[in-house]
Amino acid sequence: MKEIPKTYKPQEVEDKIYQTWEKSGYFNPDNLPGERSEYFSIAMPPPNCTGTLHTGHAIMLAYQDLIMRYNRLLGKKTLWLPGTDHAAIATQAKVEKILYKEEKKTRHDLGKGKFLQKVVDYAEESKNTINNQVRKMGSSCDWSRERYTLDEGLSQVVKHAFLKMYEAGVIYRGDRIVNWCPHCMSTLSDDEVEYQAAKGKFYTFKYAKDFPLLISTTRPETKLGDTAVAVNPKDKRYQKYIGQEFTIDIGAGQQKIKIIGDDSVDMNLGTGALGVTPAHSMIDYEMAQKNDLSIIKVINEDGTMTDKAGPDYQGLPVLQARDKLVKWLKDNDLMVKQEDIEMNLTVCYRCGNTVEPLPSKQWFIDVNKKITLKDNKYFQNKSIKEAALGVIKDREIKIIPQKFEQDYFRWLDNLRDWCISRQIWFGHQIPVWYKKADKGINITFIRHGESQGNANDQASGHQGDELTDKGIKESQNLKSQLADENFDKVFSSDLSRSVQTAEIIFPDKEIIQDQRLREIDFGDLTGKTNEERNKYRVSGFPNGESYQQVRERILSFLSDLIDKYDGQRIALIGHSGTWKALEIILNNKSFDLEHLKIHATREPVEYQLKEIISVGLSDPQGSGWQQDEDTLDTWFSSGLWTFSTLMDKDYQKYDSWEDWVKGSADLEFHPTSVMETGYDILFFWIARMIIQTTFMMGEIPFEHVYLHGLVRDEKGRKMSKSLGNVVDPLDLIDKYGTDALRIAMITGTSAGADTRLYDEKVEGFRNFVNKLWNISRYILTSVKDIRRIPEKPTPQTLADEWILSKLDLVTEQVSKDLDKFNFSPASDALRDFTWNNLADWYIENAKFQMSNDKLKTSTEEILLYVLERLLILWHPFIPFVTEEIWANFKAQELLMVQQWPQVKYIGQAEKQVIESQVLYPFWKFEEIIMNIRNLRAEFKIDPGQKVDVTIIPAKKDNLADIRFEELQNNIINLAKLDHLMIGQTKPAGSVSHVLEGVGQICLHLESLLDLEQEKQRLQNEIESVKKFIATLEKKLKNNDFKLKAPKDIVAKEEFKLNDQKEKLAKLEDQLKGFE
RNA sequence: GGGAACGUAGCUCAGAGGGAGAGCGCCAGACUUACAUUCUGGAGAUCGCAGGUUCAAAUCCUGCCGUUCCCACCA
Repeated sequence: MKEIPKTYKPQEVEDKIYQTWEKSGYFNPDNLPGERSEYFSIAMPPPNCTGTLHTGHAIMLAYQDLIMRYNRLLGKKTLWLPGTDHAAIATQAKVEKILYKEEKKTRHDLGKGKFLQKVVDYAEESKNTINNQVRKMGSSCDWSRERYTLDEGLSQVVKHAFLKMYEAGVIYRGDRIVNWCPHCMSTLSDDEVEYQAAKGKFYTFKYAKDFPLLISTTRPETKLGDTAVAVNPKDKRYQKYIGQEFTIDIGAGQQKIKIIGDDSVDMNLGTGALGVTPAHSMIDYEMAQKNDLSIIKVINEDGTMTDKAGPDYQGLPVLQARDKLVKWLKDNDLMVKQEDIEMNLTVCYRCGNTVEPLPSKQWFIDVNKKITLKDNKYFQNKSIKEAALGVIKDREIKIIPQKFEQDYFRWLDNLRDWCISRQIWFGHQIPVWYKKADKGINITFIRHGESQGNANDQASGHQGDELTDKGIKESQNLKSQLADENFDKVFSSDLSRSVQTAEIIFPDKEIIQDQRLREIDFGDLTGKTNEERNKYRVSGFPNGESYQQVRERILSFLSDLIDKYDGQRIALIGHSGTWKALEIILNNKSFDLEHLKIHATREPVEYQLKEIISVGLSDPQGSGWQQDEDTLDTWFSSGLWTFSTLMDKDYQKYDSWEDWVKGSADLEFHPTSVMETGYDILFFWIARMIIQTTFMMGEIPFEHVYLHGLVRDEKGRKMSKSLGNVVDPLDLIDKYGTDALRIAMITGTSAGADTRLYDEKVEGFRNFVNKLWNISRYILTSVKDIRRIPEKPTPQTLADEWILSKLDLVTEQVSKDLDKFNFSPASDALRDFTWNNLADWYIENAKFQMSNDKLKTSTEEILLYVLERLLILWHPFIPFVTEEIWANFKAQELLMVQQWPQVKYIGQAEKQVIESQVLYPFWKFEEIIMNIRNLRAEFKIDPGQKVDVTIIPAKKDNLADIRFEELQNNIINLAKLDHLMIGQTKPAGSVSHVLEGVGQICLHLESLLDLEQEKQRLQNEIESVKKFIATLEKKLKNNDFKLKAPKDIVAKEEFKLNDQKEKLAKLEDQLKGFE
């Protein structure tokens, strides 16, 4: 027999067990044994590659591994896909910090190339550290599928996503007010801005002596960029000024201030007049849009004042500029008052520095534009907002706990266009290329005259198709219309109807034919009517072209134009398709059906070509292209995480996004089953995944979202370095073992509720783990043949039946709880069973049964059976210790791929039978023993001393169901008795307890030490019983109660009353005995 | 300013209409042959406060007090 140590030492076995698991290959769903038809998957929220594992990671890993292991045991094909996130800003900032600390250099000192290399090295190192720590937690994730947001395949998905959204017109480039962090030197999305309470000064002043209104501000320096004062149109004080314009000079030179009326102005706040600074406030910007105000940018990206702020201020940091202007206002008698106020500072969530709103040209995701996508049920004339709302409203995705749904809805309600470009170096470079025409090219596009095809509503595409008479006439008209225009060059599509038109309009010019200007190739739809073609317009024509392809060739054509004909005037004769592509390239139209189904007019259209933009998967053809320097918001790539990680790594094999999706076998695991993460990234991440996945895949990213709370310290505070209360999960693992840490984080908390973590809590669970270990130690060392595990054990005693019933019940409950994501109740129930039922009662009892030859074998079998099941039930919570015990038990197979016990369906009737024939009798048995122990303690009977006990049953045969013979023997063992007997009267010289529903337990005493104490106790008990009887009687005398309460409740109360009366009689008898 | 959650034993939390629960801590006792990371017994609660609904309220409703969180935002 194997030697099993007295104490479980997690430190000595955990790494070894993890290696065994990893080597087994079972983390990979493809290697799992047995038939597994049901898929189950979780995409692990990728930890940032910035350093090490913290408690936030530990808790998510604990939950997810629990969910994964449970579902694996249930026989599902389980994939848990691990990975890391490049965390653009966070990582870059960290490396910049290190760089400055170690070498006193900035990233600019190093240059982009060298700096990025450093970041990549750092990220690589962190990744390894993190991955090993993820292993430490026992995570059963499939390392063979590990991904990284910056790896090649994922970067390719990012490009596809950008392209697809761009083509749908969802991604656009715009000049707007953005949140700018002067420290990170980058834009931030609205969600990356935080508010911090701070003390500030509230200044009230006039722009000039003769200015009629007072205004107030906390940021005087921005007033250098004011272009208006807004008042509420209902405000009687100021109505008369609305529409007037003033010129002031507070240092920025001549500054025009218009008085405007706006309903959003609060009459009661400050002076009721608001200085409008369109360039440095989101709200003011919106006001400026409405009122057509000019926008003056007075603050620079580096946090200093611009030249527009005037020579006195240019170059000053904002705070200095503020002081200077305040002084100037005072000196000039314009300052009216200065108050101290509590205000909110807008700060960067990464670095904590003040965020400056300022105007900038950036890339945005339009959240309100209604779009239609092929094969996508979420986007049928729906905006991103609407689609993201729908999946939660329709409960297609269920958020647990549900209360977060309303947070989500509110977030969507307030959602503005999402700024996705970042001015940092580390990340996915925006897949956009620009090519500039220095002088600019003037292009006049002319659509060919009506052709036979046009006349018949038949698409000719690349086929020959002659002009009709009408078409010829149209062209002749154009000839005279354009007679005075001077074109340097004339280009035409090489298709006959276009060449024909060109030759009519420009008979004297050289017509340069270029097939890139052709109509779209309709492929199989050639010759079909417009109506038939329409449904293919967005997706592309079978065996023909898509508009994306047309755009590519036109773009290539335009690129050549820039190279060769910059500064010239060009006429361009082509087709409706040519025009559509030109509109897309030069007028920011998107590929939606609305645009694509419009035909070009036969009127000339003029374009100014200054810059062309190419959005795509790779560098565009031709020279002179420059890729956008900016990178994408890190959440843009993590929003793709659930499916980008499942895409076939060999992406070069596929020509299109659709093919790639079709060819990626692992997408069987998508939508993922559960997304488990902290509620703090509901908006950052969960919402983004929903947006991007519905858009790209036409699928939800996950079916359930389980949000756990944040880990806090024992006082409920957030962990932070400055407070010095950061708990390192790895320290706790070293001290108490991974299992103890895992269960400590899961037990005693519910979804969405914060968890407190501290040593004592983990220690308690370490003790429990050791308890389980010793339960197994006892069973495995005292059972003769541990291989003899019965399919179905045969109970011989009440205790046997009791423990098996309890096991069934706890199995049922744990399964139900886990199915409903109720983790804590599940572990509570299991712990209760393990310690309070199995260890404290059954095993103690089994020791006796084992010494009885008749019961030995069956008891052993039951012990083995219970242990086997118990290990499986516990495994998802505490995988290491259970696997280690399993190895002592059944060395040849791994616990992690066993089968979860079937829940034996117990019907209501059967449950009642078990309740009355097994659980209730055993409860009486427990009560008797506990009362004997209590009496012994009360009368200070030496633990070693044996005594006689007489039980007077409450009713005749009351002890029959607890099988008195068994009880008698067991009690001797459990309570140190000489003899247990049933009697009718209380023996002389005994003390007793009256147990409701059971009887009177009388302990024979040689001599009673403290008579007074016992009398007092009896009196107290009599008092409380009387009180209880009084309330019961009151209740039962109440007619309303008898009338309105359910019958079984009334019967129960009546039964209680009788019971209590009996008890009272016995207690009073007893008291008399003492007097 | 808007919204949400939570106030139950000294601490951390269960319970969600029918006689107040667990773990830790505390007190007393015990080396009992799986485990002192253990075992046995005990003390400890006006279920935040005030109303209401109900035969019956810790549990449902209203108000108040307190704590925490989220969102908007202060011109």
